[in-house]
Amino acid sequence: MQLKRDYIEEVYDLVRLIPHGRVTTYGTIATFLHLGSARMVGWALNQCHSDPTIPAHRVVNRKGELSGRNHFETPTAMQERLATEGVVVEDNKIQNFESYFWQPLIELEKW
DNA sequence: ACCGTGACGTGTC
DNA sequence: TGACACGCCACGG
Repeated sequence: MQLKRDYIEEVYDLVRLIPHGRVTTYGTIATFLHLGSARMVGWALNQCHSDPTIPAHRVVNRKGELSGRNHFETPTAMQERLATEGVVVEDNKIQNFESYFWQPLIELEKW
């Protein structure tokens, strides 16, 4: 169990592990890190202020919607980055979301 | 200490 | 399906 004050860095480190062209959700990250609330993931990412080492555009809500797009440099930056990686976004929602979805070995975590 | 505010998610109707 | 309430929890005022 990690110390709570370090959870922001844990979120950042995990987000950095998301492969190019893949995406995951706030809830998935919260569950994996035992944060207890997906809101904390969103809050943590809000603190990174477009840190170029954190691929925050690969984190979306459970429905595959770009709920964080307004927190990027421009409202379209998130979609543009995803498009660059081959992820198709339409009307602020990832198309064929399941095929891009990635999760950090959550089955092993149940051991 | 209390309260409002979220880049959220689940349950219910 | 979609809207809504509610639980969640850190933070700022």
